[in-house]
Amino acid sequence: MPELPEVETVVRNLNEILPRQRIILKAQHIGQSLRYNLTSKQQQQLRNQKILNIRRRAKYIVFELEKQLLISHLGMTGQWRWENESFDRSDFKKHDHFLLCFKKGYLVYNDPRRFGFLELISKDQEQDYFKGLGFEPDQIQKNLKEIVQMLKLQKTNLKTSLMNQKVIVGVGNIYASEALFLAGLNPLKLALKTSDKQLELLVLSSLKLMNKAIQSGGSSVQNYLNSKNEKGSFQNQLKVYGREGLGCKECGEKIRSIVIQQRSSFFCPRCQKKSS
DNA sequence: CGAAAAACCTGGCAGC
DNA sequence: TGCTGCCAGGTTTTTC
Repeated sequence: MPELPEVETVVRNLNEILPRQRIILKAQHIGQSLRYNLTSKQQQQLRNQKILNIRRRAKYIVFELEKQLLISHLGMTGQWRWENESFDRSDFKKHDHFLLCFKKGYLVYNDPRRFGFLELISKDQEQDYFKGLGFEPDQIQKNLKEIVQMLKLQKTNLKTSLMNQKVIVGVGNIYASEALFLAGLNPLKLALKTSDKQLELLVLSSLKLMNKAIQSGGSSVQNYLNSKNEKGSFQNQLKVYGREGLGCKECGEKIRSIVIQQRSSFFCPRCQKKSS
C-alpha cells in the first residue's frame, strides 16, 4: 500500500506519538507470521531498549534503538497503529501481528496481506542492508546527471525504469503513473530512446510529486491509514491513477489503462504520446 | 546473463 | 445468497 510519501508520513507521526515513552517494555509477535519475523531471542533483545529515533530509508522504516536497528517494511497493507494504555488483549483486531509495549501505550502492527516484515539488525549491518538502493528524494537535485545516465542504461520502458528502486527510491505504482503524466511521457516509451532533457524532467516530476504528496499526508486510494488512523488527502490530486475512461484533467481525452509489469498503468493518450 | 513472470497473502467487489 | 475471477500503494524468487 505505501509508497515513499505514505511511509514518510508514518515515520513523522510515529516520532510525534512517542516523544516521552520510548522504552520498549515488551515486544512480541501475535497471530500469524509476516514475511520475515523476529526470533524469540530478538524479541527478548528489544526489551528495555530505548527508541532513539525513527527514520526512513526508501520505503523502509528504521527504528533506531540504543543497541540495534529494528527494520519495518509495510508491504502492501501494513500499518503501525497507536493504542493508549486502556488497550487490552480483547481489543486486538483481525490481522494484528506484532506488538510493542510502552509505559503509556502500544504500537500495534496490523497487516492483512502479510507482505510486510520486521528484521532486527546491528548498526554495523545497515549500510550493507540498504546497499543497492538508489537516491533519496533529497539527493536527486545534486545527482541529477548521474540519475539520468542510470535511467538511460535501463533496457526497459520508462515506467519500469522509474519504479526500479536501484535508481531513485520511493516511486511505486501510483506515483509512477502520475510522474509520467506530469512529464508528458508515455509509460511504454523506452528509457534509452528518451532524451536526457526528458529523463531529467521525469525525475524532477517524481521529486515534485513525492514532496507534494508528503505535504498532503500521502494518498489513501484503498485503505492506507497513518499511525493515527487518519487518511491522506493526495488521492484527491491524482491526475490519472484510477481514472480509466474519465476525461483527462488537461485535455479531456479519455484516460487509458494498460498493464505494465503486471501492474495497472494509467495515462492520457493525447498528453503522453509515445513519439514525443 | 538480464528481463519478465510468478510467488507471497487477504479482502472487496463485479458479474453470474 | 453464493460462488468465481479479478484487482489492490511491494519486493523477492523463479523462469526463460
